[in-house]
Amino acid sequence: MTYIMSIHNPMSSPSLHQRILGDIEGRILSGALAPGTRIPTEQELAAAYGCSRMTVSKVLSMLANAGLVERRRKAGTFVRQPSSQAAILEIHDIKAEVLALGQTYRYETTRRATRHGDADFPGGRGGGRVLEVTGRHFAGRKVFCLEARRINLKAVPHAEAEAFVDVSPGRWLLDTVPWTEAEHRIHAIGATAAEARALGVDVGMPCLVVERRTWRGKTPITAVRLLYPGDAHRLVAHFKPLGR
Amino acid sequence: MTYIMSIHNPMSSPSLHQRILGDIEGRILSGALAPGTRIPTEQELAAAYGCSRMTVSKVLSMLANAGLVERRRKAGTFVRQPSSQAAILEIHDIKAEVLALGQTYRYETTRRATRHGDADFPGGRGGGRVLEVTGRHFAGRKVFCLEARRINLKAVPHAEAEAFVDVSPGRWLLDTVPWTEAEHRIHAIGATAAEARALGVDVGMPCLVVERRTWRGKTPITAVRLLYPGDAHRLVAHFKPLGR
DNA sequence: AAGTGGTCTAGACCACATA
DNA sequence: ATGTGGTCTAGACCACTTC
Repeated sequence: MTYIMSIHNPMSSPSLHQRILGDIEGRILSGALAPGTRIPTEQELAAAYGCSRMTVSKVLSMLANAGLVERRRKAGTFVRQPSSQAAILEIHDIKAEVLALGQTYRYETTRRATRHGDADFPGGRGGGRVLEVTGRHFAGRKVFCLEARRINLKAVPHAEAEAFVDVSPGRWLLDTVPWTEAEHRIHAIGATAAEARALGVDVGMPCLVVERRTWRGKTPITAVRLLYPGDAHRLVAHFKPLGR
Repeated sequence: MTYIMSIHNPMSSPSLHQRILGDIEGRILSGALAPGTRIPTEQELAAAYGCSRMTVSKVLSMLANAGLVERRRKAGTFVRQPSSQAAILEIHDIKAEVLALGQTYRYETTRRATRHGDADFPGGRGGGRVLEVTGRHFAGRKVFCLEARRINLKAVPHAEAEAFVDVSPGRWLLDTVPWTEAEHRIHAIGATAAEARALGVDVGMPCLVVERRTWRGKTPITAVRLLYPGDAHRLVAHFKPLGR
């Protein structure tokens, strides 16, 4: 594995450790650094990037704090399994969640269309074209959750070439597009007739609605609405606010 | 305002910046440093704590990252308003939430008892005594949410002296006891007969259940179950995973 | 025993926002 | 113009853990 030394250009506004952070983060999120892979030591990275050890140490600490890597003395720094990438990501990968329950996982797309963005999301008014995908996630024979997603084609143009027949757009985006910001809105509703039919439950069944929007910088990437039958699902989030 | 210089004792296991972090964090959470207060400059803090500027800089960065303080060049570092203390705290202070909706807030305790801890929480098996408090949060004349809380009296002994008549135990704990870790479990249920009666809604109404446990280090502090009528409430959480 | 991360220092220069 | 945070360095010592 080679590490391209980044040329120190004082004119480039992002700070040195931010550029290094973005570099390594990109390698992890893109899969170039697979889970379990050992990352070079701080000394090696400092030499590769031509900076001091403290700078790469800061970067690796941030990555560890975000849950992307795990650090062990004497052993080294390792890319973590995506299942526990971060507190937020715990509720991101539905496939991993279903498999963790010991059930078989399947995804199917039920609708796929492109249209022009509305005043809402992504992109605000006058936003470009938007890909809309709805689908169902199965755990065994039961529907685990319904997904309705909009993807900003301006930010992710190559999404248009994806059919999403058996890979969910959520998984595909996670693997493809790094994001820097996310917002969750969570509430409870009773299933409408159509939702109940799609989920295979009774009308009025209490359901959990998770609406998530993600950005890369200030660019909206995607918005998704996930509908879970309430009795079959619990969201779990673990927080260590100050990164201790 | 005086800043006690902490004596550098190499035997104390927590690192220097962790002790400084805990110190300043405690002053903020306890209210000794009120929102809006300006914190001394990095140079002054370094001199006060007898350490290098980098060390206090790291601490202040962590506090800023957690949303407890705001830093502005040339102006200084200021304690932030608690309303936006952190992504997690957004869903912590129910009173602020209700007031933000422009409604009047009221809390009433409906039950208060002490008993011995069970095998669950806090403290695991053989845990000490536990204070149980249930109550209702009102927004105007409507019930905003039901609260059922257990407090580990071993960790927070002075909770026993609190009557919690018009201050909610959640608010009281936030003001009194710093926590370092929290876990949320969120799901949807239909209101039972008793819950529907207490909330003033129909039986079976979809409701959001938020169960939160908090720790200080490895010591369990409190566990709470909040029940919101689903149509009246949305949890919102905003994330910037890498603290950029 | 040795290698790794964890921490800390005493400086330095810079960007930026305010006074 | 000046004071503040933001960043970076080139070292150093230590703790931990696995080799």
